[in-house]
Amino acid sequence: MTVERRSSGRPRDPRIESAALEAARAALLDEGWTGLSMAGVAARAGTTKPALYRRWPSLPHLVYEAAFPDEVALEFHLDSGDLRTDIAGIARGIRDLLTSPVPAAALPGLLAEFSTQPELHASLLARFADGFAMLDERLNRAAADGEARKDVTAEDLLRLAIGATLLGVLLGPETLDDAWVERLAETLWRGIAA
Amino acid sequence: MTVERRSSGRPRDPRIESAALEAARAALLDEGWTGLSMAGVAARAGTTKPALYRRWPSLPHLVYEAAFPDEVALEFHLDSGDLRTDIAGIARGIRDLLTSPVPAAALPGLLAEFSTQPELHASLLARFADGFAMLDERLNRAAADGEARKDVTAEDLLRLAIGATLLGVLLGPETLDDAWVERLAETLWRGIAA
DNA sequence: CGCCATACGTTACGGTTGGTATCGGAATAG
DNA sequence: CTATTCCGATACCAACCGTAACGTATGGCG
Repeated sequence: MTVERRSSGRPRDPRIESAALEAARAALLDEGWTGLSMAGVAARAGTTKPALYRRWPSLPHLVYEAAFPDEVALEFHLDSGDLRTDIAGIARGIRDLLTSPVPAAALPGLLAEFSTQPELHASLLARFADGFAMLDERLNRAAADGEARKDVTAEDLLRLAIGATLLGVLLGPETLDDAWVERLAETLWRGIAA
Repeated sequence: MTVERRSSGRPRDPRIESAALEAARAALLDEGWTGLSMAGVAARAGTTKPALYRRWPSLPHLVYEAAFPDEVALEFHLDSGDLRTDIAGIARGIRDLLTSPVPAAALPGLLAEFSTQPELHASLLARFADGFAMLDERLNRAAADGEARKDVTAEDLLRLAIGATLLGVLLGPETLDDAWVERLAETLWRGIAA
């Protein structure tokens, strides 16, 4: 997401980047998406708009990187040996990721940007790529063991889990408690079982 | 959504309301959510901003009513006698509603507004209320007949179907073809079966 | 018929934002 | 020492939102 780095010249102050991301997270938490502005984030970070525009092409890009930094990946634990348990783990991981305060605050606005900024959209999808591949492999194993239908794809299953969770985040995250996760996992597991 | 109507004084020109809604739909289609503006819609409708602000409190309210007019309700056909068929009908109805061009263009932006405009959010939910009640009754019947688990709620099932469809709309409506609807229905049906 | 309330179009305003430009000065590579 | 790029500061433009005037039109009600 960061703009390409030139070789010569005065190097960028690395503290500005982290300060801006942290400022964006803080602003997101106590002003919400609508209260965000480039000038506001810059002031919070102790710098100025031009410095931010040198690093991110627009406010949504900055917010995206602040809310979904590279380190935040969706880590599945698909080694319990029990398909039902693994699916519950997936559902819980998605719920935990999407309902944590900063992503939950950023998501509604970011989703609106995705329709006009394909790069952001692609970037977030890539964040799920690892989990996607792991789940795909897990489903193949389950199909081979006769635990799951052969025509169930990781894409379809993930879309169900992510979509249901996303809708919950948009309409009221308080309903996404552990009992909901368990009900979701139960339905998904039964839904894909052979 | 329309502002309360006074009794005396010059009556509102009813043509402005319909012209504005139609203009909003047209603007939505060929400029997208980000290209919308109150002045643009007013110009397209052959009127002016103050006339629009007399009718809707903000642009999102106008767009919401344009994209999801009162007449557009989610009609389920839950009388096929076969639970599997009924669920497929639900999935198809949701897909058809959310992927039609105007709602698909309006949804990303509207979703972002929902987080700060609870009334819009509540209004859209009410649009699903009828279908929700019908499905609830249908699930009770299925549970009584031993076709469905007793602990499956209409809310959970609808959230899965709507969420998966919504995610598809946000990420690329072209994947939501009839085959996808069938796969979704199959998984949901198996997921809730007793 | 006349009054009053409200609508209408037109125009303009204040405030906010996004994003760019310009400037002198500072830091680094070669 | 020079070229290059960054820095903060400030200014700037265009667009937009929402509101406020105006003078005028149009209806209900007494």
